[in-house]
Amino acid sequence: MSYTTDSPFKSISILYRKSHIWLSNGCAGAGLTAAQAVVILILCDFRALTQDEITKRLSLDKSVIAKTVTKLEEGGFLLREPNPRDKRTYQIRPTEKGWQVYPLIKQEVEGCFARMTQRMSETERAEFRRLLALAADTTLEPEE
Amino acid sequence: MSYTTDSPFKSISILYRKSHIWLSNGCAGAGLTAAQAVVILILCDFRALTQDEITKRLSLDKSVIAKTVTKLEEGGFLLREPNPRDKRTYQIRPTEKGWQVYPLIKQEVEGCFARMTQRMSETERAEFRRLLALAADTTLEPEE
DNA sequence: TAAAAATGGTGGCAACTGCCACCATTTCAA
DNA sequence: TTGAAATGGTGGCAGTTGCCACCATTTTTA
Repeated sequence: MSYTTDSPFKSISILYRKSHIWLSNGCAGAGLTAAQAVVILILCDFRALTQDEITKRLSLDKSVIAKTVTKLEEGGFLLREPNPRDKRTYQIRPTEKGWQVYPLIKQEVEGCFARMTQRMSETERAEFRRLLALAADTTLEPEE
Repeated sequence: MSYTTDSPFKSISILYRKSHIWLSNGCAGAGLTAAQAVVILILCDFRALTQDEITKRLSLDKSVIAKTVTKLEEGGFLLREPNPRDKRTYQIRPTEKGWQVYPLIKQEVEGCFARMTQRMSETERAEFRRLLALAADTTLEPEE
């Protein structure tokens, strides 16, 4: 008997948890957890960001980013440079070691989507991507 | 500046986290966390299940379900009846208190989907639901 | 300009989850 | 039928996340 998913809430939970398991396994060899990998990814995409900018781009709580950034600095994947213009903030940049794992992470993240959509047509896959983005953006709207 | 979602991986993370925050807030008044609410939901849907059946229906690790069921039993939301046919298992049923929160949980879970799809047309919403289910089912396929 | 508010960041706590080792029981196979 | 494998469940540990209280700094405002 197959336990087919019946509710969107459950589907989203399953997709989230499975893709994080895949990313964890894919990045374990590089010494990175899934959450750390995502931060490296966004950091390499933008070259340099403050913690607050990372927080907004990933829409995670700022304390979560603080902890992840600390771990990544300890692991030598990024550097915090104090910002002379605003002493409250750091400029955060990937190190050489960070750049080295960037291609792997990009590939793993794209692989997750490919894997969960392998039974979709090209058209369905594009539509799924569009609707996911629309839903996520709607979620981020300020409350009224 | 709006930080629009660009990758499906990120979209799924955001949708998962936001919907769990919504469900947590919606169920806090009933003395339930989001994970507990989902177990009550599936239990009331099927009237009686073993832990293993809950595990399969939610595709969560069995130890996660064990912990949640323990908490729910302590909270008086469900009962474990030892199963005479197989002494390894319990039959788990909602109590009266469990049944009382069922309608609220159902409403909250449906509200999550309505909320994230509020900018979609009816057609898009149906298609999104279908594609989510397809992706989640694909994810659950045995590896080959 | 001084007080108040906003911003960026940190640390603690709790909830959720996955993985693993383990136990008891049941099922399967030699 | 007995030993091995599978099944259902538990407990510990670690990773991810959100919320809150708090601090330092910057910006706003009265």
